[in-house]
Amino acid sequence: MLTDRQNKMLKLIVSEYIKLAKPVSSNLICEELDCSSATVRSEMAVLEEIGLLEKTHISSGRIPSEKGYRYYVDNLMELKEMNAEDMLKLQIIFKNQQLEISEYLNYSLKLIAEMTNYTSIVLGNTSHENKLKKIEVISLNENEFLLIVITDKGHVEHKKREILNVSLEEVKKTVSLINDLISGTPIDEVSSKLEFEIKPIIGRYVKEHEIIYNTFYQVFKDFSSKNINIVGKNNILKQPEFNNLDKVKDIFNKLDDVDILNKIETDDSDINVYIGKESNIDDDMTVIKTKYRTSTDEGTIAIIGPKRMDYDRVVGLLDFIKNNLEDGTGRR
Amino acid sequence: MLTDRQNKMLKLIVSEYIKLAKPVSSNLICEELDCSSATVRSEMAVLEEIGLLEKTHISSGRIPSEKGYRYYVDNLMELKEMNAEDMLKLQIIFKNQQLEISEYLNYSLKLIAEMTNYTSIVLGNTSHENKLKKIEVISLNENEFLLIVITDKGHVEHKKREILNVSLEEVKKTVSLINDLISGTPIDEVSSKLEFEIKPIIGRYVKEHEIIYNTFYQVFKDFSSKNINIVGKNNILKQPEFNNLDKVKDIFNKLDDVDILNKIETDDSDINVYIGKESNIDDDMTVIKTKYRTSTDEGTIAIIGPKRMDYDRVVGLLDFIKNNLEDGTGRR
DNA sequence: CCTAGCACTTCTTTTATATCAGTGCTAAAA
DNA sequence: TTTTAGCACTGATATAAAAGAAGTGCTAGG
Repeated sequence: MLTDRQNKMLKLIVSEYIKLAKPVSSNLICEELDCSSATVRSEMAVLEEIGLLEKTHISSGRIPSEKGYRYYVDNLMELKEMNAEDMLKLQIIFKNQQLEISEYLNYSLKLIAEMTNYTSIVLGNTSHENKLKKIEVISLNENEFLLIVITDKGHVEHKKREILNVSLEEVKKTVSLINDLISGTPIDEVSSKLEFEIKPIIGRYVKEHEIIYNTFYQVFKDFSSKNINIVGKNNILKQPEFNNLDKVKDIFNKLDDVDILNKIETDDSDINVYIGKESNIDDDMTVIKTKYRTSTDEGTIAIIGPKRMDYDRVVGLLDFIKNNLEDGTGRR
Repeated sequence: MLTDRQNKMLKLIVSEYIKLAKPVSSNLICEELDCSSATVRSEMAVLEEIGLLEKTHISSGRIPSEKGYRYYVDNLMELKEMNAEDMLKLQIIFKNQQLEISEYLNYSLKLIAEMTNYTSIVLGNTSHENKLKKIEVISLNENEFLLIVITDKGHVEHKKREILNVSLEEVKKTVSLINDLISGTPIDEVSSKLEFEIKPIIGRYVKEHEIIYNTFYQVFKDFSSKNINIVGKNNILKQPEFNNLDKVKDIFNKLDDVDILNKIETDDSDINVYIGKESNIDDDMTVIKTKYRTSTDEGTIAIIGPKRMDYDRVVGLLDFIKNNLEDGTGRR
């Protein structure tokens, strides 16, 4: 248990370090704490002993340790009112009543990336969580068809396919067979159901069944397994802790790695803060994320920035978006 | 007019520099040229005089100047047979008969980025080049509709919209009005035609015309004006000439700037090489690009890399893709 | 016209030196 | 017991000097 002064001090050090990105010296904060720098130093030594502060070298000022950030986030951070400017800008997006959820998400997270200079990520549904609701087909011209796949969670994807020597009638027949027989199947199992349940049947009913089967097989095989959208990657280059090319290289590669990003997905619908090592991306980065859930859709949104991140602000922003999405305030 | 030996020498210097990324010394190439390093040095001095070579400092080896690269590309480069491995990998993509053009493009340019460690770009159509062919509407549930916009060049886009208190019938009526009256209109003019030609009419025929009009207006207002796809941006970090954070920052920002990328678009259907300053991106970068044109689609594909780029190989790769797309070899 | 040889230049790396910011500790003051 | 002033000490940073490496230009002779 920390004393009042220790709490106040840790809070000061975290916020100063967030602001200036330089180790915080005893001199810098002794005024605020109303005591001499020597007193601050001995108190700092105590906090370092506990493991909440660190030094970059023996005679440097202090920076928060991972545990220190954790303590700050869990105990010291106060969720102040979102700043008016941030609020205003975001509201412009949510005031628009005509967008679909993915658009609200993408616009607002893009805006956040710009405002904060961090990086934001929207993770859509995984294909095994989406079930086939129905397929539609639209004829574009003699040989080209537009196949539209709609899932139960409202995810829609379209693919144009060329099918030679096959009439629209036959394609439509196949489509309605699929809709009747395998709607409700998780997307990533559709391919195999096509093979074992549909193929034998259309073999009897449809003339050019081989061609049609192949086309549909392909469409579902390629169904984008995950909808990942990253905005503001370049902002990483703005942070002083990443002025090192090797580090940047590593982080950029991780942000391109779908598998690593998928791990970001969270079960929890609270706003979660993963600091440093916990982030699984880089020891100097923090990931703040939350799950949103609407009647038709769910997914994860995340903000990635340096460990030295403006925690209060980001948590506030994510919270705002999550709430606006979920109760549709301003949308209806 | 250069002598044979000068040509041979310039070619050697360019290819050595491309390989090693270090200024080429007289010693390194005197064996190949079958003369002493002193002879090479005096010949180098001549080529420098002409402006084809440069030094990085007074006692350094030589590197090609921009003019030197230009001369190399225009006169010395020989389009050797594409290497077997590259060819094989690309053919796997084009052998697949089921894809649509954008998929062939994206897959093959992604592959090229991986193989070469450069960055590739696909520029789709601009909205003023696309004309509205037709709209389709699919009902998802009571209040949600899927609006599908199809252009004459085969570009397709879908948007989900929520429209309250309006029946599918009314939406369909509006859709068929739009299809009858303004198909053929360039996409970026549709919004205004909607306002002046459609709005007055549906005002009479359709009950909730205000809501429907707003929805369609929004859909076309947001119609993605340009389809830009960049792959392999991180490869820039691998090139030794870009081991400088400020430079990387600048380049990454430019690659995010839609306006600058749009300038990459070319009129010419040949393969064009833009070296250094000509690239408009960075003095140390080269852009190699070409336009492809099929019966239904056209656009520009480009590879971006260091000035010290493997010109022969990239030109070969782009040529292969362009040809495969255009005559549909392997696709039918 | 070509080439061996050598002085010369610049870059790179290493070593040394000075300055600065900020700590830890001690002993005295509160 | 807690706080504070004072000071020696440490590591980071910047600048300078010195040594070594790479490669050129030039000259004189083949």
